[in-house]
Amino acid sequence: MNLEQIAKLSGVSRSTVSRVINNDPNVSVATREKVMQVVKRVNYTPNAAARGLAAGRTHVLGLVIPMGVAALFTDPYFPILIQGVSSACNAREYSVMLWLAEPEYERRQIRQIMYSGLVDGVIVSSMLMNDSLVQALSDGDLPFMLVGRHPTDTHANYVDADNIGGAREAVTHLLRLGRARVATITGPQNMIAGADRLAGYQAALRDRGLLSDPGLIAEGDFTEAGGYRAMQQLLARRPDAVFAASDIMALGAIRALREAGLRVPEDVAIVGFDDLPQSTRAEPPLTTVRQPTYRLGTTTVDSLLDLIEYPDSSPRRIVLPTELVVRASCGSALK
Amino acid sequence: MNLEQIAKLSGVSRSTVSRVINNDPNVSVATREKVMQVVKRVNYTPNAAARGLAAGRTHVLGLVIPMGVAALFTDPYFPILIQGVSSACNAREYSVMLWLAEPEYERRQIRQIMYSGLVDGVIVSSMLMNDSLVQALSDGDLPFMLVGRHPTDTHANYVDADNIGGAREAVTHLLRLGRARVATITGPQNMIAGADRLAGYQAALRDRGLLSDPGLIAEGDFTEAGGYRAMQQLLARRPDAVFAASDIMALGAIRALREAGLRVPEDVAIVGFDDLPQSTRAEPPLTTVRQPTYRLGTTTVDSLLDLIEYPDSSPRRIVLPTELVVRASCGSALK
DNA sequence: CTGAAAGCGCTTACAG
DNA sequence: CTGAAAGCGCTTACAG
Repeated sequence: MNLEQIAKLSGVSRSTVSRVINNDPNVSVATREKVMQVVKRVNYTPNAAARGLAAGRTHVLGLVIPMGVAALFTDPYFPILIQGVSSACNAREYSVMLWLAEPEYERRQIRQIMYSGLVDGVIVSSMLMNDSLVQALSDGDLPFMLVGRHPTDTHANYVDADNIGGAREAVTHLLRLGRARVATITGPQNMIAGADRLAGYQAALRDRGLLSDPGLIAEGDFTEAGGYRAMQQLLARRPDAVFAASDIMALGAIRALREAGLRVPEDVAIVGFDDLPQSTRAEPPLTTVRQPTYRLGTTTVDSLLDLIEYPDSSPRRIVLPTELVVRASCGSALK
Repeated sequence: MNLEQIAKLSGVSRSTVSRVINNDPNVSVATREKVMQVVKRVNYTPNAAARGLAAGRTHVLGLVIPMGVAALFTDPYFPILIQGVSSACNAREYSVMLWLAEPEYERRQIRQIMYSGLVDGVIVSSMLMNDSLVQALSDGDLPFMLVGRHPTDTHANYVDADNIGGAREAVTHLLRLGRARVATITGPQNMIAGADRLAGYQAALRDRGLLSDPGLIAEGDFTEAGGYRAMQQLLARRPDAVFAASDIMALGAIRALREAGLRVPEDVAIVGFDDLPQSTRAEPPLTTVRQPTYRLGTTTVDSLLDLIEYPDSSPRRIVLPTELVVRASCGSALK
């Protein structure tokens, strides 16, 4: 079933049917209704390829996510982000094309994303400091949005959670509770979120006029095992509190503390980041920083569609606030 | 940059460039090389919309996943399934269009998936017994594959994990260890996997000539809280073992047992299903049934592409084996 | 092995 | 407000 046939059935031209389909105001009410009736009756849907070819717009958005990140399994971040993106696209009548970036197909994927005309714009959730896709997008002219700010590319548009502010608030909370030796287990420092959460930790110390002690900083890798190992390292420095840059690392840290015979939060207070579902049920329940992952997705879609419509408007840098969720692991109840 | 320009630059016709691009054998080696050189040099990629329109194939596969399932966050099943699908598509030079099915947009999504010509075929990971998309696909003629078998639609092609066999093996294991009162916490019975895992439980009892006691069956909902509540119900019946239809429910069950002062596995042995990352670190580490989620994804893609190429070949019903992973929670070590 | 030409199903100035 | 026509960038018989 195509335009031609709808036209015949409604007794008008193809042009007119097209206008009706596309909500062009230049159609009489009578004609519009006549056509719409036929469209409904035969359950007509315009061919996407023909439409894309003729109009130069596909009404499809690309979403690129790094493959092989361990967090893809263990962490609901990506699933929820995808939900936000998908839901916002649904609401705006867009479809989403998903690319899980695999290094071995990188060149082909970049070509496809940028030059095949499959999508009107693309959302990249890269997290890595240097990413050849982001590089290519910066040099090209396909509208794109980053989820997570970019450290070097200054004219890239992005939506990000306030990782610095969230970490800062978490550490400040520990300091206010009277903890004096607050350590941190960081994420990988080649990930922007990892670097930002460390920056927030340092900012909180600075706020109170404290020096940050390199011995109290251990690098993790956003895994449970990494948090466990980092905590073991830190043990010798006798911290009385730890800010872990992710909940999963916080859980690893708690395991290490328990094995060392230390109590949480009495001996060592813990704050994580992410608010995983399991963090509520942890022993003790984890104090953590919640980020608005779903809204990250919807906001990015809205911004991208806006960018597609008004390409030369001002740069979009949106930072969404995080929220400190206080539970037992930080020892708030004790003070 | 389009075909026309490549043709001009290589001194051949559009037809010939098209043949080169599509690996048509009817091109002389010399011509092919000449054209390929230009293609590489200018980094040409054919326009997907034009291609789709002319050829009637888009080289895009659709993937439909139910939105709003709680498991979408807590369980790595979907992320890993998506990875498998995406990876297989990459390998075959297909792209994937992702639809998270939202009830409120259902009709539009179905129309789009089926009649817009966006995709050459579609993979549906429905899990629900009655699904209007599956219904529509059965009535239509877009090639499709189900992940998870369909109970009623007998001519639907699917790839599934052996839920019945896996559950049966788990329960048989408990019985062999000498457990006499083996209870089960089921998944929702309107989900196929939920129903199948219960069927496997019952089959294992039958294998040994045992009657299944309705009092030893409690329905959960694939959440931790559901497992916890179901276990509390079961407590009164004094089971000495529990097969939980998912790990997350098994973890909830363990929590309930602990609160009741019972030891796992000494008093009550537990086996789960899924092999979540956290199950290794559970206390005690969880015996569970592992399903080949990633391979479910790749296998489905391969079957679908095969189905697209040979539409009238025999029905495809593929069941992939599961694997019992024995850890401490079933008490194997005790016997 | 190669090219000229029709056609895929739309959109969009243009003319009226 | 409506229609005839060109054109989007490919593929694919068809002819040679």
